[in-house]
Amino acid sequence: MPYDPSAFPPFAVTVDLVVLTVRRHSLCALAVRRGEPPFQGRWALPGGFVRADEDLAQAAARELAEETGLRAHDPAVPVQDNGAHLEQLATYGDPKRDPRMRVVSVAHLALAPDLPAPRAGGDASNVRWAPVEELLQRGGYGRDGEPVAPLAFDHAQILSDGVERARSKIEYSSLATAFCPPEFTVGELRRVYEAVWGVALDPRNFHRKVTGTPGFLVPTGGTTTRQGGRPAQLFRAGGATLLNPPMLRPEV
Amino acid sequence: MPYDPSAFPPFAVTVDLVVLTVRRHSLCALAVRRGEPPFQGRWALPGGFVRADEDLAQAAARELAEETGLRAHDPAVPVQDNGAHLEQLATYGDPKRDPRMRVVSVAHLALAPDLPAPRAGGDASNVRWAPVEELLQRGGYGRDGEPVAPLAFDHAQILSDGVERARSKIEYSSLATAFCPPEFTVGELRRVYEAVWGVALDPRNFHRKVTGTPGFLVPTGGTTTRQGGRPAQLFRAGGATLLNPPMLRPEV
DNA sequence: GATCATAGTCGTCTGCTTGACGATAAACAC
DNA sequence: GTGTTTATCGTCAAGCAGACGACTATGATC
Repeated sequence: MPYDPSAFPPFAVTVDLVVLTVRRHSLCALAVRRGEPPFQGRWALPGGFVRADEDLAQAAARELAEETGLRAHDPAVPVQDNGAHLEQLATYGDPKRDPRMRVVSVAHLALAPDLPAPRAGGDASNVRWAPVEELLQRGGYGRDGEPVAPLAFDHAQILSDGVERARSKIEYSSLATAFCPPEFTVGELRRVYEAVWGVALDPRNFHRKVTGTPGFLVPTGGTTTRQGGRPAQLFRAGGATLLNPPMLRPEV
Repeated sequence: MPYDPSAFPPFAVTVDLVVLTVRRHSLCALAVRRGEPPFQGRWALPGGFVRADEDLAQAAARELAEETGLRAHDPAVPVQDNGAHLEQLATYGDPKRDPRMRVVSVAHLALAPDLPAPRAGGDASNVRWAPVEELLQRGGYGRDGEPVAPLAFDHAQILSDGVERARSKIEYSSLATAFCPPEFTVGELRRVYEAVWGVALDPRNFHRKVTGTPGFLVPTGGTTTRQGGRPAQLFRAGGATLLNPPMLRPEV
């Protein structure tokens, strides 16, 4: 049965990615510089068109691999290898969000451990990790006094939503381990929470909480001193994906 | 600057609605019977194409009004009149989810107080409130022994995701009041939680929790005996939208 | 009108979790 | 060795939740 394409308005569908990582104690997002209009020269979130035969999650995983070389996780598999966590975030479809045409963007959120450096489509100066608060202070000035143009399109909103999702989700899930290498210490995991939430946590209470939650962390037997100080036990993420009771985010 | 439409594959974009309410102590969803292929005669979620000049939230609100007569809430306004809560749920874009063509559906979740009866496009026999567990037991048998066909398309998945969202969101937000009339008693609110979660809650502990959370409920001064028994105080939803600490869902 | 059933509301007690913080341990730098 | 850093264990008080007793105010029933 043929279907009349004129019966519905045609849309372009894209995926945009909020790729977050923790670098040098601050929450950073992947940004790419746009090479063509609209918003030429402005920073934007990575993304691209969904292909005709492709699922949304596949399209997001493909874009993620193209931009970072990261494999996306099968959501059914616990987070423990170098693949990134990838989940759908929300969909943005304001008729005017792209001046060229009607574009609906299905934003995805990816969490990755600290990566050497983005190896974009080749040109390294057009891809970077930037602290999210820098990307979100639209039209302000960077730490070097250089004016910072707001992100292209509605990407500041998308980034903001992605950051908020990450902040709330590490409260009640083991998702913070997606920011860590396969083996990590309790202190490293605590610094992830501190960077994502932008607060300081008590090391002793944090240690009690994460080691006391069954299935959250499993010791690997090894230790490391890569953070300095007394050697710390190494852990892997355990099978538990839900944290009950949740980790409490301190009041501001 | 003109854009070459052949550079990207065209998609149809729809909104589908998971409209939930609580009727006779059970969680029910709005279902419509499909009048044309594909899946002709099968039950489905209400929905339709997004128009060319319409935002996604506008499209969802329009569909909701067409199916139920409910006005959607401005999300900035606290839930207290007869408007329904409406929020984006997730987007479904499997290439084969609609056999006719490539359709991406942006599902929305609506929560409404118990309504008289759906006044669909006119034909009442093709719209109904059905208990969600009945809609979700795909290919099983209804309570009357009549075989129940699974929902059309991937709507069982969408409904399941919507129900799960509602179940988790009433834990930490005041969203359960969206299922209640403007004025309601503590017992009525408790029965909402019990229906949505499918558990029994202790009336005394529930009463202590909701009346002890500042800003959650505000007494109107009136009382009612519409549930029988001793007269109960009437409340309206207070300004607080977040419940901290959350309402704890009992272990199974 | 007494009794019963129903639902609402207030308290009490116990155990668990948290936040604050003292104390000790094991590495490295000098 | 001394100081610094980070990790880890312990203690204590406050807060909150689950279990549950007790009392109240209606309508229904005899």
